[in-house]
Amino acid sequence: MNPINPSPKYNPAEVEDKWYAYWLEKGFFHAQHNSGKEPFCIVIPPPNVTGVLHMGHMLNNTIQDILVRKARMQGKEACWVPGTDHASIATEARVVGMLRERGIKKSDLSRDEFLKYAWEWKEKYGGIILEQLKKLGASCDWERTNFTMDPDYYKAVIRVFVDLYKKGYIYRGLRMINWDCEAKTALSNEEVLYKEDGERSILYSVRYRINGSDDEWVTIATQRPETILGDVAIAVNPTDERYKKLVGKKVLVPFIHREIPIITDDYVDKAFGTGCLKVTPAHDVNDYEIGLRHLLPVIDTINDDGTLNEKCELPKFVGKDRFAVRKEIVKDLREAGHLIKEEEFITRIGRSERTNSVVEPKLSLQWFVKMKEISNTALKAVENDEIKLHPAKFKNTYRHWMENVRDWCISRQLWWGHRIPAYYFGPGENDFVVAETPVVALTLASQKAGRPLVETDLRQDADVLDTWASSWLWPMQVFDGFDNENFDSVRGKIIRTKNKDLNYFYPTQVLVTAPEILFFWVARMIIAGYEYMDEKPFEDVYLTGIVRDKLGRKMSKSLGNSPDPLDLIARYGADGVRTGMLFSSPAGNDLPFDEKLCEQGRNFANKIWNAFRLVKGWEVAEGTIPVENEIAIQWFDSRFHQSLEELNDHFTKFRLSDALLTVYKLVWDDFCAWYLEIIKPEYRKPIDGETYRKTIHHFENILKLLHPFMPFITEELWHEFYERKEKDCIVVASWPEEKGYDTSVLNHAALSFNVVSEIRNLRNLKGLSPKESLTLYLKAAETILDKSFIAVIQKLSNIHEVLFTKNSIDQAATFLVGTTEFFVPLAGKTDAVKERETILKELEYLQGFLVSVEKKLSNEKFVNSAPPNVIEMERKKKEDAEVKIKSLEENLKGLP
RNA sequence: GGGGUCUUAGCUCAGCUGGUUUAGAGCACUACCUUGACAGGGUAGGGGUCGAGGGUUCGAAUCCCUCAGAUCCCA
Repeated sequence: MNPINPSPKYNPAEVEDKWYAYWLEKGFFHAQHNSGKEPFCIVIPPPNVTGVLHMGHMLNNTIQDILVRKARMQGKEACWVPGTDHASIATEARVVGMLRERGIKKSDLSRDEFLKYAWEWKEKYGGIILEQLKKLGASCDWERTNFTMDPDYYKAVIRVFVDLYKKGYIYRGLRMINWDCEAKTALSNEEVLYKEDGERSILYSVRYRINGSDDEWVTIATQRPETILGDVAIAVNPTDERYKKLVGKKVLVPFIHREIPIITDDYVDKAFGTGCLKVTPAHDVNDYEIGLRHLLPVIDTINDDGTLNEKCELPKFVGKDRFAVRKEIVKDLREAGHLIKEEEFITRIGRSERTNSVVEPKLSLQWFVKMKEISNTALKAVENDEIKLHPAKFKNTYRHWMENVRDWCISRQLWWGHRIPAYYFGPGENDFVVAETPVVALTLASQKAGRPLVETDLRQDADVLDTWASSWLWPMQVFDGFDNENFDSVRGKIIRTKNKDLNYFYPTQVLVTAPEILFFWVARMIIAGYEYMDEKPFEDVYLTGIVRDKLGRKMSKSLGNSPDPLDLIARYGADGVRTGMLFSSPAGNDLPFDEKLCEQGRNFANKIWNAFRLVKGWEVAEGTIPVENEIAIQWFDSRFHQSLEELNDHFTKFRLSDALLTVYKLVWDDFCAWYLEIIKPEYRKPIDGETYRKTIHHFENILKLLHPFMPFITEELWHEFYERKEKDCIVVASWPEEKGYDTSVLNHAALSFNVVSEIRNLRNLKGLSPKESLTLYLKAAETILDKSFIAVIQKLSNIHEVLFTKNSIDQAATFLVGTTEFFVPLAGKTDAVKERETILKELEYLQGFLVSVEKKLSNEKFVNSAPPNVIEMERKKKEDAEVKIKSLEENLKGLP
């Protein structure tokens, strides 16, 4: 062996950082609008600015990197735009937590003071995640890094709010929201958590006296007796015979004797509780809707902090917490004879993700985006495949959501985020203006108020915008789409031709993201894209699965079941982890993560490494090329192009696991197990120059196909074969062109390899050493295989002589490949009993098979109605089976 | 409660508009081999009545219905 041959184990740690730095230094990841090439752009789903890399990011970003690297090699101007999201709720919660640890309460700080802390926090931890992505090999254009609260981005978000307001899409309205009484903030639905098995609660049956009667009662069931002071009606199902005669009568709310009607509503479930529902519009979503239907008043008895207010009409409860009041009022109800029954039951209780306090449904003035009209085009775009979802099954989900889209509540009671540009100048409901700057607001407000106002007369809305109300602009604003020069504020459109980057890169090609944010983010980006660019933001959406642990749980920090990605990279190499994740992640399916996959990835890298060591270790001597090498080179060329075609096809269909598997098999099976074994010179013998050069050429081609998946090892090996020029790197090498392949060579090779397998199998069965040379007979015409393939068979299965025969050979082991019979004479080594067993077993299978085929063919209906090619195929099957059976039977006769 | 998706070998999945063998792959498993690129290797093998039950059809893993289970989204 050549003395320069390095370690039999590939060491990723030694090469990864080196190459990443080199790629950056040469600027390979930077893309420009004037390259003259076809653009290929992906915008990253921006991770939370203060987040750290988890397994979901690993999968998601590996996929993006694979797509970007392949496009770059295909000669496209590949641009992967990175960045981070300010993630208002998550980040604010972390800052609040950090301050709490330092003994500082948010409520003691002014808005500006709090934001100062928040920015400090962001500066300290922001962007860690982007550094981690570099370890993975992510080939992002770092010069284009964006943050959703960068000054320009901030402006864009505000500009869009103002624009949508002007267009009439934004309005202010009452809405039942999820309220966190502890954090005193509204929560989005996804921030409300429910315990999996529900929680224990008590269902109280409370009776209300019918007005005007002495002892006539209606009994309702409730879990929240403290809200009865806000009751405005009792509802029953209209089909409920039990209560028909009571409808229209009035009852009295206990203690406060408010007179409320008994009404009917379909919502009421006859079977639940008593079948009578108390209606409290201020404190329950469904009750609120019933209230709307029946024009009932709303009596809000609970304050922002969860205490009761004076509207409950009972001074003893005012200022007391809702749960304390529940206890007291239950006691009072019991004593007053109103409480009929208490029973435990399991129910779903919503709790705040942040504070774990029970979520209070609360009516509140919020800002909304009207969604129906603005989302029409976005619905159609996916319907008619203008934007393709992968896998397509998500089209149904998307359609259903878009057809039933609800208005989007975009205000959040937080400080970290884009502050809503609404300015109030008076006490009236409409005493406000919406403007991009306080200066403009002042002018507008003065006009609206009809009197000159000064700056101090204006009060800006305290709330910030939902995070998605900034990230939905991502594909446009990462290219500064909303800058002054590009944005036509009269029409409310981006003038794309004024912005070269945007004009060139938009629409982007692929978006890679998780299905759970299909609506929150993907759909809204589509909506915004059509609204401002009159064009989709991306061509294809690849939806990844959720990375789960072995127990099927989502990997999360709180569960502590997620391995540390950087630790995995340290142990298996970035290439190993990348391929490991991809081995088992078909689009749209969850990925049950197992470290064994990374191990498999690492083993693959090692296999490639050792193939390199083998080739690199050969001494080269010019001389004639052996026939088997010649055919092997030819065969591998065909096999390579066949795989390339398959690989490209998988890529266009976004079947990346399959794509990886195609390359994996090409490398492991075809290149290492067959090709290298055929051309491998005898121990310590040199290889001929022609074979050596062609082999390196094949190797280089293989490395190219591997590069998107395994960027580091391929770059390392790329430079091991030759001294290369400064910018001759595989990261920018050209992706191989498809060309035809010789199917006849492929077929002959397949036949030869089958024969080799059969002989190896034979050796296994007979306990013959691979070193023992054998003779092979073919009962076939000599034209069946040409000499070079016979040489291949001889070399790979240690056959010293191949002979053609017209008759069966006695005292020989036999096998079939296709319909051709092969014999290996084994005088004295055959075991007639075993032989018979083997043949009988195969005969049994073939006869069973034949019966099933014959059954089909003898079915008149089948012969009459099946298409001719199908019938022809069945006939062929039958013939083949018969030929095989015949020859097996003959062999059986030949046995002693 | 409404809607979606899924159920194929021990595990993870292919199987596209029904018909190329009596269902494939990777991993795992079993046996054997191995001083000569790689034991993180090689060769071979075992393993599934395609969730259950109906139906359509000459023919169903594939289309339709019912049921069961898993999972996600919306309320």
